[in-house]
Amino acid sequence: MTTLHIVDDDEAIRDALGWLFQSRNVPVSGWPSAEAFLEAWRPDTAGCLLLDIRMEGMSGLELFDRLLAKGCRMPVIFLTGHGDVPIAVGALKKGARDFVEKPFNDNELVDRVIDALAADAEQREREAGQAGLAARLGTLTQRERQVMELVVAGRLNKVIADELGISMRTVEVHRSHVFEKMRVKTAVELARLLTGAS
Amino acid sequence: MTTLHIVDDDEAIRDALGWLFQSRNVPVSGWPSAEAFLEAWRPDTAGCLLLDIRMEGMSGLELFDRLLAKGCRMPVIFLTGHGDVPIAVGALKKGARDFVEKPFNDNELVDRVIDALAADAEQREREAGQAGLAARLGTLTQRERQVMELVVAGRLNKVIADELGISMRTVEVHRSHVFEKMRVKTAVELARLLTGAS
DNA sequence: GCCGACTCTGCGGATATCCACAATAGCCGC
DNA sequence: GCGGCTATTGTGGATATCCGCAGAGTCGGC
Repeated sequence: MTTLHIVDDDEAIRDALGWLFQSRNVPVSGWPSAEAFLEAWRPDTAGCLLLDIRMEGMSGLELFDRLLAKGCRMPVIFLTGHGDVPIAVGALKKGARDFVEKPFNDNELVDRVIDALAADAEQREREAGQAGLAARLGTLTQRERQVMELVVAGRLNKVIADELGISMRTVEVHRSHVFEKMRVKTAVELARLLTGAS
Repeated sequence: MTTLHIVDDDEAIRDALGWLFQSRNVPVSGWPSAEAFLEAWRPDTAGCLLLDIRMEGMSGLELFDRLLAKGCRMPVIFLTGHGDVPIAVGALKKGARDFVEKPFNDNELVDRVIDALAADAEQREREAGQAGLAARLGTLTQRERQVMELVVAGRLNKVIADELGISMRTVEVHRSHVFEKMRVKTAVELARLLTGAS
């Protein structure tokens, strides 16, 4: 299981949460400030975030914004003692996964964190697939990409040849290169790859 | 533009909101209770919902639940004077579009309602397309559907013939019937239709 | 200047797909 | 029982796709 990152400037709370989660076999890493986590964050940082709102220095909300700007898509659960409806609504509408007020129910929080960790793992798996796809797309030449787009659009080779002003034979060559590079055997498989089908 | 449905048991508020929205050219219909709206709701009821939480009889939250259970996908904006973080969080996580506390900013609320109405219109358009697709799928026979699935999976006719234990010729016949009924000319177009591509 | 890529093209043959014509058979409703 | 729908299969020919073999022109790097 991947890690739960706890960001809270109160060491006592970090420790208490650390205890709680470790006792449930959830790996934890603690951060004393938003700045510290923001600094350490990398695009491949996995897991989920448990974020206190009110902290010395950068607030949890601002950290969330900065992470979003950096392209972070990790699930974020806010934890706060002084909840406020507009803040909660704003956070959720920006994509936070949850917003929990202290005092919280231990079991409930653990469940939500576990769900979030699972969601993150699932999403990373999907993205890994997409990355492989993107890498293969990157090996295509311009012409191959053009031909591929027309193939996926359902055009026949002769039509593609017409539209690109080249011979059918050339289209066939590019087409077969595309199939080879994308590791598919038929146009339908290619279309499914690109339109993101199961 | 489609209608904003206001559900609030306080006639004064309904009137005030009605005034506000009508002055911005947003068509409004008012409902004095959750029960009244639930009764009148039909799957083709369009627009968006502005829902008071605390009301005599059924609460706004319960109305939301009942509507969800009935398959209602209209955008819902909650309006409440006595906000509460867990309630707001719960409503948003169930799919409410927004959760606004009184007193609210008129312009902001109008903007959010207009956005919601636009989102509803867009979604209905998408669903209309899906409905046409579903209707065409419904005209297919069992065999045709089986063949279609294998075609969309990228199998060649000979392989399909093998898997279904029938002759290639028969597969070709079913295949062309599928193309005709689904109004496409190639397997790729069919795949794009079913996997929901642009 | 040579080598490697990308692009382009032609020929010919093996496969696959598309289609019209033609026919058999079971099932269901009128 | 007849007509219509579904499913099945065949023949034969027009198109389309797949692929190996062969060659040629451009461009950029070593």
